[in-house]
Amino acid sequence: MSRRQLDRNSPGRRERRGLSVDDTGCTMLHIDMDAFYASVELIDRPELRGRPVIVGGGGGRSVVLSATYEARREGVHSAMPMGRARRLCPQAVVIEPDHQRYADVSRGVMEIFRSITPLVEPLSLDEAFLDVSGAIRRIGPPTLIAELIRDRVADEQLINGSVGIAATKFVAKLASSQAKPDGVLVVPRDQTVVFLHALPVGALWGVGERTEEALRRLGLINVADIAHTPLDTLRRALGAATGSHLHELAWGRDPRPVVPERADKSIGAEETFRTDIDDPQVIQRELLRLSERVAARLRAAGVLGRTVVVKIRFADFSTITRSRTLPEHTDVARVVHATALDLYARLGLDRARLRLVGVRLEGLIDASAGHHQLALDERPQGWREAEQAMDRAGARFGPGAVKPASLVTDPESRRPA
DNA sequence: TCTGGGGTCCTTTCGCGG
DNA sequence: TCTGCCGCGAAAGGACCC
Repeated sequence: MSRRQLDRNSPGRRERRGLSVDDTGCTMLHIDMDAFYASVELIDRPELRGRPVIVGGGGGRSVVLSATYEARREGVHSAMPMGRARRLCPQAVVIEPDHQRYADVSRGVMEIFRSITPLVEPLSLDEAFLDVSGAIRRIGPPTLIAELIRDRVADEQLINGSVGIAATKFVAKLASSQAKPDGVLVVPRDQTVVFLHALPVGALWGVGERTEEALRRLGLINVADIAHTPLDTLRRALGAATGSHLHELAWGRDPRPVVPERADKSIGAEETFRTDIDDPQVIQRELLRLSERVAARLRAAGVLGRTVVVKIRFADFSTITRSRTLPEHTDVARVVHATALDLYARLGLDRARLRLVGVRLEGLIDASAGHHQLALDERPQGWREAEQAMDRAGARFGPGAVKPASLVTDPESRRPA
């Protein structure tokens, strides 16, 4: 289908939104794919177009990852428990997520962005900031660049995206959310404050449920209210950093530049059990599986981590973490697992019912900067090589081809010790 | 209604060294 | 030598985002 059939490009559209189209100095673009996961699924299943489609796990404790606008009309939105979504929209088609596929489409979309400017900062698979100041002379004004990008994404990747254009990052992001679906919105420089002040406080990036409630208690409903509240009051109520930050944003001040290629700060894995678990052996085995997964991802990314964090969520959803910083950075699952096991053991949980466990590594550094010296104990190095061999086997024969004996569950292949 | 999994950032508390 | 203060890193929790 050609995107020309859509009237999104009619010149009247932007005027209908009550803003002129003076995009001078508006070099920040925020581009956001519409209902991304669901849209990708519709590429392969065009017969579902026009129907409510929900992407999410079918199982008991999953949530909605993405929903088409037909499903959203019934009240479905992302992060909603699947059970509730099905009740709200029983006629919806539910599709299991295929993250590999979304990552592939995302790569294609990001490549289009990078053909416009190297200043691309991806925020997730489906959205990115672009600083197009260097592309204007070559291509044209920001509005034209936005339309060009939208056309190319639609033609080459077969999905729609919306674009916000503004002088700063966070206003561009707000603009793109208002442009949805399949639209463009320019917030001219000299209308930034007017645009912002009309919005509810919850529209601001970083204001979630809790902060919104705290602001409401102060009687602050709109961004204009924040702007006209003394800085000290905000800082007392919300903390110094958040208070100052919001006050700046409320006046449209946001000097943050587009930063391409920022390095990861942590890598982790976690899993919610299908039903709550109180068997320590099951939990220890899960910690092993998660440690393997995290360590493999560290090695794949070429980084080492130093602080091991274990996360525990109890049946009542309360959550705790315990962490330990190791003497040396590592990417060895044995080391991660041993640390995780000890952190878990020290909790002395005594068959408490757990809903989730997780393992995360923080304090990441580049692997080439890492193992400069061998530890006194040579074993981790030996394990490291063994695990690298497992990585290679996994690459040849598929993930999970080789794993620790305690994770082999098929009785046919399990051997007595 | 009953809450995933991947993250980032901020705040508070505490121990330590000087 | 004791105390207060400061800075710092680690640990823990929590809010938030997609």
